[in-house]
Amino acid sequence: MARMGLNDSKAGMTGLDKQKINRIILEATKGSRFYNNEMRKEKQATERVTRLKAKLTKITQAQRLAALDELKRMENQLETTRDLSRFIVHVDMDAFYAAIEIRDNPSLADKPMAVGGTGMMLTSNYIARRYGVRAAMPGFIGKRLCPDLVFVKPNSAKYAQASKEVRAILAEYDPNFASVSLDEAYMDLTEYLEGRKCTFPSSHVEFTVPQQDLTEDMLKILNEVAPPTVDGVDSYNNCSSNSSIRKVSFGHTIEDVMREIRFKINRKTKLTASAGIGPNKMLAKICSDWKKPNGQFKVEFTRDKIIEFMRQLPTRKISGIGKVSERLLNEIEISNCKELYDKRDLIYLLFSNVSTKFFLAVAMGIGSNEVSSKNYQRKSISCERTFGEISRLADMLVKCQKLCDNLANHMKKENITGRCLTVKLKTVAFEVKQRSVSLKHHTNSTTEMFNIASEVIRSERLACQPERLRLRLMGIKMSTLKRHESDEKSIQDTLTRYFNKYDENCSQSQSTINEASKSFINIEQHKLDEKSKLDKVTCYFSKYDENSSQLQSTMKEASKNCDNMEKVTCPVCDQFYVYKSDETSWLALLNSHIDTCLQQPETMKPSQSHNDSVGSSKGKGVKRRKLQHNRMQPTTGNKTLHNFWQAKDNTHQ
DNA sequence: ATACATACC
DNA sequence: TACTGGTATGTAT
Repeated sequence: MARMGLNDSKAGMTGLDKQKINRIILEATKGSRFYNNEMRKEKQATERVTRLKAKLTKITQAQRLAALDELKRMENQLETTRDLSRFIVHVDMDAFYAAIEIRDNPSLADKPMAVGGTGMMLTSNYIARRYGVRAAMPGFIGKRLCPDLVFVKPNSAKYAQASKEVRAILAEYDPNFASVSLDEAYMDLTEYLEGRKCTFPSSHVEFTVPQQDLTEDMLKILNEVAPPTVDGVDSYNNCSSNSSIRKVSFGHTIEDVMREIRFKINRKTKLTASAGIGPNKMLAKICSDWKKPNGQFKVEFTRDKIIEFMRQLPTRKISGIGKVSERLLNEIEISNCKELYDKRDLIYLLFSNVSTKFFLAVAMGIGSNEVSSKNYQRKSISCERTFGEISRLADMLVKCQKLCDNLANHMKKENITGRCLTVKLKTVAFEVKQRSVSLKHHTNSTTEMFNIASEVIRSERLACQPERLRLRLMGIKMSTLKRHESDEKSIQDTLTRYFNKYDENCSQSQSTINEASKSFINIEQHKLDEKSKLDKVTCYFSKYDENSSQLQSTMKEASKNCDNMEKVTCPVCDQFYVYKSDETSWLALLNSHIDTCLQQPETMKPSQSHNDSVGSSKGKGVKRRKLQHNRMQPTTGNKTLHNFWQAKDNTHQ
């Protein structure tokens, strides 16, 4: 229940009718598949709480004392990492997408509006927020909360442009600033401030502001705390039309500099930013939320003041403590950071070491002040899509193909390959399944990824038989990444060229679907019993092995442009289709054939007991079989058809 | 190592 | 007409 409610943890949520909002949200969503899934997850979280409480009752006084003893060591260690010497800033654009749309269409300014659609809203303006309309809320609920809500379609190119303008300003102050997203960044202003103080006042800069630019937003920045140095011709309230220039300048304190940055952002983009200033990223982030929108806040840079600041802070305000952690903490009567510290012995006894250290550091106001992303290397890359329900294999393979295509393109652009492939499937009941496969080699080839991903999909479809696998989302992720320098030539280059050439064919293959079933030739009838048919993992498209000697030979073949025959196996009826290797419509043919095949009466499909679909402890018919790696041997006499699992299994045995 | 959950924007 | 997409990391087995 709690998870359906309004998320009011962020700023600007005071004084609205939370009860009414929650009632409307509940009414809008109750009984839906999404809602039911939320209830399932809620139950899961409750189980976790139950386990936690059970653990809690077993804790003895002696254990708590021992814990405090160990915690003292941890605390001392953490204290040595406290660093108050750096000026870390978190800059956060206010209602970024919404603000951009309002800027470009001022008629929206006085209306509740959201960027997004009935499916999902990306952000909303502050008027809409008064109704409880929030980012990451589906639009149709927003519409119920606020019938006058106006939707604006997202225009990401515009947001990227605005973001670029903001980043250019940030870079003037810290060339190593780190973006979190389009609308958020961390900066380390320590060096900049030193320079500015040394050269002040010679570095003193005067800005001229045209009178028409002195908007409320701008005035708020200029009037914050103490008015800035102003050599204006007239006062803010008293502008005449011919004295149209105002001169402003900023001092050399961190707060002055931040006002200057926000001033520049507003002058350049007409958007407002909020900022938080602290000795580390955690504190800076909390502070940027403090005076939102169009405001800034600095926590005092002393240990005592920081601890005092943290004590009153609700745990949910900390980046990293979300809905579930908040709830778990609430169960042991921790809702703010004072309690978090006071009950640290319980934390120690109930949570993992990693979590304990995190919570303790939070309570002490200690965090990382490392901003530069110079050494950043991504750990995974993925692509996922939601769509209308599909359950036919053919439809799934088409989605899979597109995802792999897309992902491969991204990977090639970044010049990376990956060794672990994960397929993500979300059923129409919003259940998420993830299946990952470690490859023997790194790859970024569409076809190679597609081969593996499609096997996983096939296997998952079989695993839930006799029920149909009904999907609303599919995703492909690659991890265990390797970066390739541009000078790393030879094999990799040849490889990539070959893959690229090959991928083109695959993309083309999606274009036409012809009457494929007829073309399907029953070369030989498989005499497999039902069980082995079930367990079989068919690799129906595999031009090359993952073992390089075969790859080399395949590449030679490809360069000769020979017209080898290739073989596709239908996963439903086990018939083969034989085609020429230069034929591009194999996938379309297969898809179409499978369609036909699946529409046949059940006679061909393996049967499976229905019993374990109910009462399994995990429930939801998850009754998945493990992928059976080595069952399907390559058909003798056809060296191009083989099992991709083999390479992997050999390494494990 | 894999699956699943949580969190962030 | 209707609950995202991308990435990182923690928890559990």
